[in-house]
Amino acid sequence: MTAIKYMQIMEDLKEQIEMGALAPGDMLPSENSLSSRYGISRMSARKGLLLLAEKGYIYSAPGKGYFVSEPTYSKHILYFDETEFIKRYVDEVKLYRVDIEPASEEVSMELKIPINKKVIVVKNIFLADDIPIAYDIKYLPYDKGQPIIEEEIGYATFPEIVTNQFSLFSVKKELKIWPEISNEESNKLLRLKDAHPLLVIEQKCINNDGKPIVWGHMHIKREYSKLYAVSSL
Amino acid sequence: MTAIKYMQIMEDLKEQIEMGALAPGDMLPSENSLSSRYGISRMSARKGLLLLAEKGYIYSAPGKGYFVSEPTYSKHILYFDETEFIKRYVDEVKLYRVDIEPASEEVSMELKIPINKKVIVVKNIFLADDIPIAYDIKYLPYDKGQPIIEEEIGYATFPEIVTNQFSLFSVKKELKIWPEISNEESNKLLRLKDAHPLLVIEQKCINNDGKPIVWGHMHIKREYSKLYAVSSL
DNA sequence: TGTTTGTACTTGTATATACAGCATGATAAA
DNA sequence: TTTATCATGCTGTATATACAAGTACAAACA
Repeated sequence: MTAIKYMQIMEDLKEQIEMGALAPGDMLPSENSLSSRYGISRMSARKGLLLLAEKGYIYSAPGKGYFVSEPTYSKHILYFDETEFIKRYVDEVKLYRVDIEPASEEVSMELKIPINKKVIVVKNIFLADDIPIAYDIKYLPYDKGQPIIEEEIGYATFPEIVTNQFSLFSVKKELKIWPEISNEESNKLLRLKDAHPLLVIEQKCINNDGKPIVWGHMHIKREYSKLYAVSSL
Repeated sequence: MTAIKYMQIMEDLKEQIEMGALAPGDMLPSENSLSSRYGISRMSARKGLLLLAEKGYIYSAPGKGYFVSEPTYSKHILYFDETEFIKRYVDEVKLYRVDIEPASEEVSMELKIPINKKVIVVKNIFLADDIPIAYDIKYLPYDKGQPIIEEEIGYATFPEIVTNQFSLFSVKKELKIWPEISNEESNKLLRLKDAHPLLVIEQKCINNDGKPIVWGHMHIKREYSKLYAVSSL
């Protein structure tokens, strides 16, 4: 019942696709045919089709027409952000250690810097009601750019670290996620006695030119580590 | 160096945003001003702006103008799909059990059906080199629609189950993810002796009208459960 | 037979115009 | 002073037109 004409086109076609009247691979009516059928201009019909294409329902092939997409089902939108995590659960972020160390093989690979090159290592512990619920370790290259004050780094989240030097718009972030059982180190940092399930979230921020800016991983107690994601087509 | 004019607009503005010349909250030049400055029509300038808005860099406020977005940093695209998981690791999917049971409190809540109403319970074990690497449990309401043959259900992934009754386009999927330590049941199903880290991925498929179609969870051994996600702005 | 050409259809780009609707600040009226 | 009105600039929608470029197929040619 939308008064807006291209929305009408969009919804009509979407309904046909959802109902199965138009199956994946099927060709849709052309812009011109929709235009004359609905008594609207070609551009309005086109906009309706383009909207549907944006949403992933259909795709266009120049010179051929519009076709119903093959639905994927594998793409989801995952919401995870240190800032959000902190706002939700954490009362206090405690700076545990700041060190300058030579890069290990793993760190040098992740940050794409020579082995043994100096890196800043920051360890934070996240507390809720004075009880540790997570900790994280961040590695930053220590050479380029301005010298960094320890205190600033200590409490900084990934976005904050990055915005010191770059525009957030030019930065990508990659996540890796896996389960783990607490080991000696994590038992100590999280004040655990027995084996406890942890979720590890590895984060890497990469600049426009492909250079890693920060790399690190966060170890979160099971009770605070449920992630949510929804399909995005 | 694009010959296409609205692409030129888009890239020029995008560069200014990435460089920081235009900061979050700043107003962009209006459609008309871009139009006259570049010597192009308003519609072409507009299309450049709309492209940038689609990507999330800017947003428009009717009657006011276009503004640079506040970069979130919390949205990521996560790729997970049973089908992909199976193709990657699994040699054989073994149907472990199919039962018809009254819905427990949890199941009735998740599937939004009355408690004790009959549900189909399907348990599968995923094998690689004859070694179990994961198992999953699926719950389906048992009343509506056509009767389902056990063998079909047994090997069906979530998308397959859903497409039997619905169009994939009309279905949403929600994921929840958390770590766990193997318990008695999982030790038995996965042939483990000691405590082992598992990743649990809960999946729920929901129809257009909000009715859950399938609900279940997959328990994956640590070695096969690394998830990847990338920021999507 | 095999190749080329032409034609008709498709989407993609670009422009010009018009009006509706929102936001804001200046102006006029109460 | 306070309130109402208006003008202006903004985005949103809709239309008409034009040409470029890709695709498919039939007709004409060698």
